[in-house]
Amino acid sequence: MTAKGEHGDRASTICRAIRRAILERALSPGDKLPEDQLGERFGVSRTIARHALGQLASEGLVELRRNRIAVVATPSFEEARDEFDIRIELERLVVRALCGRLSPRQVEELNAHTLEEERARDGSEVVSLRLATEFHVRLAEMTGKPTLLRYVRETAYRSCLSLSTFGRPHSSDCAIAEHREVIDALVAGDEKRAMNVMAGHLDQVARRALLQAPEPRGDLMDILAPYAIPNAPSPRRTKRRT
Amino acid sequence: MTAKGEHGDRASTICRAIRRAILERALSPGDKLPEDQLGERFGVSRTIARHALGQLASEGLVELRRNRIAVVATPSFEEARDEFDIRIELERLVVRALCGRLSPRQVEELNAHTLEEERARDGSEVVSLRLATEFHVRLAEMTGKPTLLRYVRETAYRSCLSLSTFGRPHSSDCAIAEHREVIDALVAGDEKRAMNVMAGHLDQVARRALLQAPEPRGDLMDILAPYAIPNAPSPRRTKRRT
DNA sequence: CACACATGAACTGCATGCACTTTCTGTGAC
DNA sequence: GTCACAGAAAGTGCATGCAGTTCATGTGTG
Repeated sequence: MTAKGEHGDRASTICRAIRRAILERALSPGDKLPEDQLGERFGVSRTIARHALGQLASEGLVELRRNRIAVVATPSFEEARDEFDIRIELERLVVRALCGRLSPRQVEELNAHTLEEERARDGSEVVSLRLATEFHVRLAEMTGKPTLLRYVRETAYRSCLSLSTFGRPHSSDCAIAEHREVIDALVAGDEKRAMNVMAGHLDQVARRALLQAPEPRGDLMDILAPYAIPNAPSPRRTKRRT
Repeated sequence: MTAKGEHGDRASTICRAIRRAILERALSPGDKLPEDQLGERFGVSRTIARHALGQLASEGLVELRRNRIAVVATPSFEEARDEFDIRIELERLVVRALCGRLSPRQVEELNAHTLEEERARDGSEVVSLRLATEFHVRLAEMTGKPTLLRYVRETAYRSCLSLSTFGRPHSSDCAIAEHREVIDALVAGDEKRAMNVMAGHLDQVARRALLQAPEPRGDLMDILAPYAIPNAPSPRRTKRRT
């Protein structure tokens, strides 16, 4: 069981922190992650920070280029779309594995989760997005299948990253209802329906976010035009550290 | 300025070597991979070897336990079965992406590959297995989708590992025919057929290898019985290093 | 003869240091 | 004022050393 193997591993602590920061959009694509500052912040040496960055890179959340500062990954539109295709198939496997096999305790936990999502609906959008993502990861955990969990987790987190770039505001209303529907189908043991509901849900999420290619982006100069006005606000917040 | 040739990360050189060794069964599940010996063998420090092992661990090919020597992963039977389920869906995505979109050059390359498989049919089984696996990886590469490639590669390699443990002798005859059939369907642009052929092929591979749970393994003593005969050959080759 | 135990070898976990590369900044030429 | 460029500052790539853990071998005891 991979889940509880609390290695006390300090590298994975850093990984978790960064993953969560990405999930909550505290970190955005392109943000720099210098290994020494990272190490300093977490009270470990660069060696550990470096290891963590390597791990995150292998998950596709961070980009490593030789001799350059690591940055949060910037998925392209095509990658985002492909990611969702993969994710849909993976999560169909998840519900197939879980269908009719959830313990009462697990059902209870999932219901509690949707309640929390409900509660967060009017709160910060960031929390909604995190909870929505965690719902999918929790499901994958329940399968007890390590590889499936790993892939679902990775694609889910990366989807989140893509949404940072391409997503319009996340409308959580229907998402919560869809989560409930998934639970219903799972409890009912209706495999076909569960798989369809899940696939439909993810397709909806993708559509809401990635309906079409990012603005054609005709000419760089046109994009910059509005910013040419003297007192306009700065186009992008300045890059932060760590 | 350093020689440009060595841009190729030295860690990934080690990774490739180990992956290939696994593919060719030079390394079997459970084999030890001490980082210092690894480093020595490849002319690098433990730091690099360690990094490589971390990478391989994240791919599921190596198991890392704290304070213990890294070992080649030992997938359980259930994991192997689950792995194939995932792999089937992933490779369905691969053929869907490629269907009717292969360039003549790519078709040429795939045909050449099956020819090579044909040629290797009577040779070492190890080579057949490697070629068969590489066929699937080549297909995934042709999609140009990085995540899909990564997951297909990982599951393919791990399948190979599972086969080391559970597989009966690999009968490559039908596998080659099935590969050809996949190419045919892709060229014909028949998406449904291509996906079905690929899924069927992988299902066959899984069935041939994992038809049922590993021998019930009734009693350890029974298993050892044949080896109790004085002059019998050693039950398992002794563990090597590196 | 079997078995518990102690002792040293082997190995990992991690920090640190040095060499090299990239990035930033300030200075001088035009 | 602008551009080019040199030098400093910041950062990465990697090896190595030390401390702590695990593993293996041999020794003594019942």
